[in-house]
Amino acid sequence: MARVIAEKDDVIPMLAEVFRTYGFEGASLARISEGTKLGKGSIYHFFPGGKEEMAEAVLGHVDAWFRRHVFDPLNDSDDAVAGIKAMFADVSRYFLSGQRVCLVGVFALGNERDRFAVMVRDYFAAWIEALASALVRTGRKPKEARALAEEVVGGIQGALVLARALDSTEVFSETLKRFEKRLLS
Amino acid sequence: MARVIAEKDDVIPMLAEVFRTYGFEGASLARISEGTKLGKGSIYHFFPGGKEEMAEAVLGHVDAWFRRHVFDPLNDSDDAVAGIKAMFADVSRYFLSGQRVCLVGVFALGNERDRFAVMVRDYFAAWIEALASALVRTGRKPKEARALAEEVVGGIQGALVLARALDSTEVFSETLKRFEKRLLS
DNA sequence: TATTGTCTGTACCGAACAGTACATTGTGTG
DNA sequence: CACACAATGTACTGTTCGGTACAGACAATA
Repeated sequence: MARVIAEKDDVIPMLAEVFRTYGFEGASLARISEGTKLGKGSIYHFFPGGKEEMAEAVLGHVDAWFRRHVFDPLNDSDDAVAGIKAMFADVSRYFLSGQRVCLVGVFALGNERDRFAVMVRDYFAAWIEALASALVRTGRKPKEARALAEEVVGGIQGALVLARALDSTEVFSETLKRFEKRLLS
Repeated sequence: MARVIAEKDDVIPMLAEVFRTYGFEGASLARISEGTKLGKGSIYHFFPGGKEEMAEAVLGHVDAWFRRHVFDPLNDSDDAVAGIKAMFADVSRYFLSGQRVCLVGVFALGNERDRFAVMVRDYFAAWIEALASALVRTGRKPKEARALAEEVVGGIQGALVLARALDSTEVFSETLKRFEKRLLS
């Protein structure tokens, strides 16, 4: 039977979409199977630990993406302003202008938070620290930078909630625009 | 058997806590039964429509609370500044300084959004409009007031996400304080 | 005290749930 | 070409799911 087409790395993004859409509790194996086009056999072959392992893999994947595309440029870029601009552009793309939800945010609000507490906390902590460090390099004082970073990272999460609730990508895009202006002036 | 202690109105807040904790999908009848101290018989006596009706009742209850304690004072109060101050105080109390999650926000992020789209949208729309109207009465221009209101309502939702993720009530309280200062100066 | 109607526990239903077992198949390596 | 093993579909497990049916129990009325 085996067709050996699927690689684990190809499966994870599809898996992520299922968890994003239905949450951890709502991500049944039927939905996962449908969303990944994989049978139960294959799913448990890749993730013997079941849903728990799948969720961990997905969280790790999201974390890695943000680390690579957002956090590292914020931390390391010589041009802090460019790093911040890139953050807003990547965030807008990643969340499809507010149509796509933040998986880590969903996990943070649900009761699955406790199960994945470390990964959830680290994701947001890393984001805030990275942004704060970039803001310091634009000339802000550490304390002010930290507060601003918290405000922006939280504001992005809130904008996702609002965009979904009001069914309006505009709310999300406007929020990003407003934050970018505030940080870079 | 019947003990006739439970009134429907007494059940709804407990029900709300279950939905808040586990989300719509995660709120199984077993958890609902445990959280309300009611057997299946009683639950379906009060809510013949099942989980759907329960969720609607809970959303209605939340909406009524905010309307009464937050939206109406914002809209009607002679003293707009006092209304805004009261909003922050009530929000802080209601969400237990960030330890308690916003049920409507959780629904907005989940796939249950579509099922309760109208109630979810109306809740946030009413909040934003009420806050904007109060801001106009403090002397802001309508467009500026509207943008500020969106920023604050979204920011509060984001602060709830962040507070849960970082396990820090401080993040939430600081956010409220910051917003209050910004609106009233 | 008899009656009425609201409330409640229990037993039950079929469907869906997460997870297991395993025989079968395809593919890369020798 | 043959071997080994990764990949897969299917059938199955026991459990939990949302929901129904209903008889019994209570409080209020008369």
